[in-house]
Amino acid sequence: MSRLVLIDGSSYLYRAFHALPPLTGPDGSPTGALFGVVNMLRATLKEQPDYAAFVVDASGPTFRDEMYPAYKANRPPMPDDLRAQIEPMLAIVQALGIPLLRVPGVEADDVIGTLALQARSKGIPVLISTGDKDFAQLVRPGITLVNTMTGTVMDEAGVQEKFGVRPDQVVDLLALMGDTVDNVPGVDKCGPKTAAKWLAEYGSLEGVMAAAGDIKGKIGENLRAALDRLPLNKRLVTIKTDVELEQGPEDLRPRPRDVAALRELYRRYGFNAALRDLEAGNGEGSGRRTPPGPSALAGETAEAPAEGLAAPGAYECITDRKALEAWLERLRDAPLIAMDTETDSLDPMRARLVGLSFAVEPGEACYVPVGHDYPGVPAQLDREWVLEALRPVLEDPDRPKLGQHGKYDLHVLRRHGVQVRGYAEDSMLESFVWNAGGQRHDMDTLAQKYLGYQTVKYEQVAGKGAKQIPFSAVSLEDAARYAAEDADITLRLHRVLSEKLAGEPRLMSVYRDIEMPLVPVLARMEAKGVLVDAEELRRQSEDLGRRMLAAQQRAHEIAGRAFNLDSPRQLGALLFDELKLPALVKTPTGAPSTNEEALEAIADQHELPRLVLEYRGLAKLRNTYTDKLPEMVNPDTGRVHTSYHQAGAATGRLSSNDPNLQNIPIRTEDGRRIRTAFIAPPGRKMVACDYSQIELRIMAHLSGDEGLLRAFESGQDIHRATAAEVFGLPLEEVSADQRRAAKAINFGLMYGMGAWGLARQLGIGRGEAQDYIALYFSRYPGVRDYMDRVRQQARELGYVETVFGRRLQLQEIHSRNAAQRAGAERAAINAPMQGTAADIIKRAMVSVDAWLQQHGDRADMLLQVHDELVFEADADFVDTLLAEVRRRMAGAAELRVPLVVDVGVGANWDEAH
DNA sequence: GTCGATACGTAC
DNA sequence: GACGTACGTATCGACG
Repeated sequence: MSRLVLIDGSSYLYRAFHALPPLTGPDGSPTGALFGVVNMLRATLKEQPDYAAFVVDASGPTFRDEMYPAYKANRPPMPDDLRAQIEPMLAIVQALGIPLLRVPGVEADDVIGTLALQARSKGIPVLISTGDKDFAQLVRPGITLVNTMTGTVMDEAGVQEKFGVRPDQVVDLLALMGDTVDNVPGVDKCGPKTAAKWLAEYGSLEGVMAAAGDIKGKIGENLRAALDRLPLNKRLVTIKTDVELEQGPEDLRPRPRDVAALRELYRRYGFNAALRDLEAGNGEGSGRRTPPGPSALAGETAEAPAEGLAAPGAYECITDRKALEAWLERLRDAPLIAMDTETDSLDPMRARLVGLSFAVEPGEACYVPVGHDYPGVPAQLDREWVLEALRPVLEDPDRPKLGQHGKYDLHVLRRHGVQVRGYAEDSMLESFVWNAGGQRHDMDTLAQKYLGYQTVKYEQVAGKGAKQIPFSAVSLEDAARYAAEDADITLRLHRVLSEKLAGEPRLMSVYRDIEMPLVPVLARMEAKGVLVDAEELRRQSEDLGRRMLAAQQRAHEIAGRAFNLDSPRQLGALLFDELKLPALVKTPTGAPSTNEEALEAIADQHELPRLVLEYRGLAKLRNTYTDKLPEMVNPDTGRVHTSYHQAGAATGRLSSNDPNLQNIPIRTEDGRRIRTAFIAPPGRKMVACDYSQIELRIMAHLSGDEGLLRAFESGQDIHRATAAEVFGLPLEEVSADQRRAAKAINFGLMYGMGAWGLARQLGIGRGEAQDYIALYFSRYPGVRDYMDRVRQQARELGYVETVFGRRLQLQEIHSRNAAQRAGAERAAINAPMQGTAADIIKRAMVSVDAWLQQHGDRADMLLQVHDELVFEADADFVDTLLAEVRRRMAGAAELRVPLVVDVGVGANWDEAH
């Protein structure tokens, strides 16, 4: 049957450019993108389509620019290295005999759309080869999409599955979502999920617009704000299918290739594999080994296009000793080993090793299964034997290793008896340091962003939800495809990201001198865990439970009926509808809030609000802490092992989860009691060391404000000193209220708070709050100048940075939305202080750990809570520890103010404060 | 049963 | 809308 293949040349050129390492030809000219495209074309031709066209954008404006002058205004200019590859690409396309189309005034998309519909009307099946999701709107019987980079084929069912809408709804979906790359703003906060939901409900864009008044919440407001531009969006994203063309589908027969011209071109650009095939007289792409990935075209198993793009590479599944030894040889010779482990659990403290993968060159990776277990599983190498064989490499500090979130793999291997040394690079942390604004740093996201590559998802091999199977039950074939890709992609990501970091010495230093050395330190803290008195917590749970029940019964009594105290909605209905109490606070969606502030405000008018507050406080402690922590005790170690997320907070802070040990209560009596359950074992003590007012000290340092610096140098209570300065009083005459106000200002400023917030915080009028702030700035003019400088820098550079050079990108600093922009400005104010504090304590941790490592088992670092480090130490070692930790924490940075460290010792965490 | 959004509250 | 950074629990409605 005849068939038309339409190739979206621009899309592949861009993707290949970003996906492949910056290769160069024999003469040094850039060839990376060219290489990818050529391999893709050779694979396509091997399928011998009857009709084909390579479509690229012509230069000059199109009808879309006339419709919307800002169209694609965000696009950075084409990199020179890419521009240089266009002419060679077109020459190769010509030599291969593929018809080339460039039509001025429209985009390549429109040419493809028109040809696709023409062919379909003549009964010619059409395959559109592209990496651009917008083409999903053209899918219908007879028109299919294929992405040779990811090997995915998309028909109508595929569109429905991927986008959740029918192909004819895709333009509506795209109009709602907008397209940041093309500078077409959609509905704010409306992604594919929300857009698909609306379209499912209202059928079309017009239906959604008509129903805009009924859509609740902030997203509804965003929709209403965007109504005006949606029709234009739709016209912009709609691919034209009625362009006047000189050629019809039947004019697009491939010509015979020009062997002499190809030989010359391949030779010039150093495409040796292609040249070999050409000289061997093979059809394009033949003679290569079968890749493990899905096929590029038509669903049958295609051959790998040389070292190319369509398939991820040559992946080997190792099940015999000889093969492993051959790979060991490669690992020993490699300058850097990309590695990854596969296990049966996400919990690194429980996970059992199922397999390991390695890569040393992009596109070449192996998977060593050691724990697959399903009926009919082929023979695998013995786990112990494999680990013994790998041990010399993995434990050698002089053989650098690379991973993606390698802390996890370090844990797994340690628990299987291998102490990894020389863990030198981590692509997750490279990405985090390179761009800590907003996005996630998981491999799938990074592969998409930096390589333009869609990885095989875990769900694709192991399923999800109830149907998920452990990785040990995944077939060796699927596992090898997935796992080897992980190592391969990690290596490719590292090549891209390390290059970027190399051009920014300060960022490189954050990565090299702070983040990477911290990895094994965190791993040790997590592995050690903290001892928790589960019995004590159970007793507290019982006590809390009794008091909750009493509060609940009393609340139901007063209400005159039973209701769910845990349901804000039911509570709101009772308080504000039935009892007619005033609703003084609104939630972000506009509903009356029942939060603490709202209830406090009406607590003098009715008994119920106070009881609800009582109940809430008790329920929080029990549900979140006293009930849960005992469940988190690891049966093997008898301790609780949190995980620290090193790329979690955009400012550079760590975060803690499973369980979160960075938000254990301290402010209330009942809450603090939970800390008594964090204990030291017999013969040991808990030791807590925290930085005193570190962020305010950093504000003094960064602003250089004389008054603030003096206040810290005096060594006085900083809030009292601030109050004395602001109110023009001697220290001893500062009243409690004045100190409270000064404290609120000190903290509020660091968070970018305005008069409105301060007034609310202090329960005073807005005018009075504004006066306080003005007074503060008049006494500390350096602080105001600093804040102005930071906002300025954020606007000019799009990022702010810490003392050590860590950057936070602030995408929304130029948002058209005033609230978003204001939010970004507040983040800009806060990030240098919060981030510098994070840098400092991270440096301190590395330093303290290095010292602890020299002292065997006398003490262990257990926890980090942003400005505090918690240790467990032999009782007779406590004094030594205190002196050294103080010294190293205080010495972790040289600022214009001293860093002061407060310490405490006790039998439990509460006493250590 | 699972998932995502919303509300709330804990820490620094 | 109004104070920065996190994580966890409960409810509730949608979905299969």
